[in-house]
Amino acid sequence: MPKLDESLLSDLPPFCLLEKSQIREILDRAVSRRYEEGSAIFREGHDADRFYLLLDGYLRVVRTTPGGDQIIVLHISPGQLFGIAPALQRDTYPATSIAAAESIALSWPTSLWPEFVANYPGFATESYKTLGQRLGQIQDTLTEMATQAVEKRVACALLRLVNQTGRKTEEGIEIAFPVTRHDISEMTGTTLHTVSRLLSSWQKDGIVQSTRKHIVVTAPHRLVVLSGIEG
DNA sequence: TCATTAAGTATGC
DNA sequence: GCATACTTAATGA
Repeated sequence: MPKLDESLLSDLPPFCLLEKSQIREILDRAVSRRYEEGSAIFREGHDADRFYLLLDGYLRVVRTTPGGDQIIVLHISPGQLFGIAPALQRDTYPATSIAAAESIALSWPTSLWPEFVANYPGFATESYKTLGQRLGQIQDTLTEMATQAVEKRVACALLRLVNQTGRKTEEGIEIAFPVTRHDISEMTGTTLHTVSRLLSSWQKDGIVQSTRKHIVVTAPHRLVVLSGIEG
């Protein structure tokens, strides 16, 4: 395996306060691995033997209901830690992580977590900050699911994807990884048919443009109106 | 308002 | 040509 470059970590929040030598230390103990689109990095309920940092690509974090269908809890973007069960005092992963596009991640044995927290300034606070942000986002979508109509939920979900992973193009902002209507239905607690109908009608209205697994939001401001958020 | 059923077209390996 | 993605209409809770 080629030696990893220090610049991979030096600008990321959990590591930005560290000395070069410390980053070297961290990288030398990391395992780097590539994941194909659709493959699982780890699965819900399995022993949390490693924690991870996403270098490139996108992940979806899913939980399976007793009935057997999946819920997409959130997405992970490059630069984010994930699988940090040790921070939650857990010895199993609370959810499954799937590569939404071809992805590359670093990982370390969970046994190193206490050492990272103790030795590397800023690592602990940044980790808990991202955990807090994720919890907040999950709570937002939860209350949204309970109170808002389907159209607003789908609009919000699209906006969230655009804000977290959007890339600007001539036509608008495109979601940076493959998303199906089925995926969106799993994010919003509806059916793929309803999502398909909504996207079709939004396309007719010039708000989005979509082809198979690919969505561009051409009029984000109108989607914001549809999402019904105040302000 | 929305899920379900069903029956179709389009797309890509 | 097959599986997967997507569309659309009809029906009914």
